[in-house]
Amino acid sequence: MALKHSRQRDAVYNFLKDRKDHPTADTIYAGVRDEYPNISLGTVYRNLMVLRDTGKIRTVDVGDGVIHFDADTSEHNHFICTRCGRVEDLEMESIDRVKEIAATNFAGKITGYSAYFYGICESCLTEQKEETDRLNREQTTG
Amino acid sequence: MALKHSRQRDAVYNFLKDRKDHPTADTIYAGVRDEYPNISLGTVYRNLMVLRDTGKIRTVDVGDGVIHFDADTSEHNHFICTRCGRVEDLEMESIDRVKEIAATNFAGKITGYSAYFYGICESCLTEQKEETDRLNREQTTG
DNA sequence: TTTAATATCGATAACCGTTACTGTTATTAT
DNA sequence: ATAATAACAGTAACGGTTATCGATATTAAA
Repeated sequence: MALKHSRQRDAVYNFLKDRKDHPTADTIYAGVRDEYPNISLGTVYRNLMVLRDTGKIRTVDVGDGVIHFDADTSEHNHFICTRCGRVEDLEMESIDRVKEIAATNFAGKITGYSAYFYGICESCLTEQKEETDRLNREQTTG
Repeated sequence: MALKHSRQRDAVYNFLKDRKDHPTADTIYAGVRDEYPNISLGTVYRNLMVLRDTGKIRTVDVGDGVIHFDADTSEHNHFICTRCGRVEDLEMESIDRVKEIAATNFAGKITGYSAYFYGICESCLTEQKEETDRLNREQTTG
């Protein structure tokens, strides 16, 4: 089953490769339809899996029940905002140190890991602050 | 919607509370049916979610497409064997250190994290070794 | 440059874990 | 005891993902 070239697969990859958010299959499907209006959702899924299996992209499971996709296959972690659901890259120094720490006192062999950090993203923090300020103003003036 | 006591909910929790593997709803359903043959899968799911929402148990998403459940709500990480799918607890010293490292250079607010370590578990390592030894024997004697 | 082989396509049905609905039963408070 | 209602068993619906199928496009060979 040697791979053949396909324009649709290129389109899926090209859509993903410049993105820093981590879209789901649905978003990718909608995006690629701009260029290929007749592409089917199944084709998008199939090619995403092929791209993953060939190491071109990676899947990111953030625990919200849907698969996210990421063209950045380098070793990095993710941050998930519990307020807006946004998934951001999280650059982290001494990423190898974590593996070392985990390997201590473990009898098996650790080949990789993925960490998901949860919290409130910068823009949601700003929104929250603005909301608080507004309520404070209303309370003092009203 | 004040909670009422239910024997089925107790049974679900009791099944889970002494386990160190991290069973899925299916396994829990099968297990509880020993005691309550007429319990329905929906009841199991409903009570698992109630138990989670009340902080009695936690859900563990290891990326295999199904939800795992864990009665150990303390802060700890998990190891997933990529060979047999087993999910084990992974005790890890300086677990807070990881959060500190991640918080560096991040503008948002990190409230928690979960890390999943992948590799080959101890028993699979043993099996692999036995398999290798067997093949070596066959090669030298055949 | 035809021809043959087959990977990929679009369309859609099937799959499967999970959730929601419904009439009935069990638990709790009065 | 009785009333109020949370939880139940059973089952249908839901939604993301995967598999199937005949048609089409890509690649290699003639």
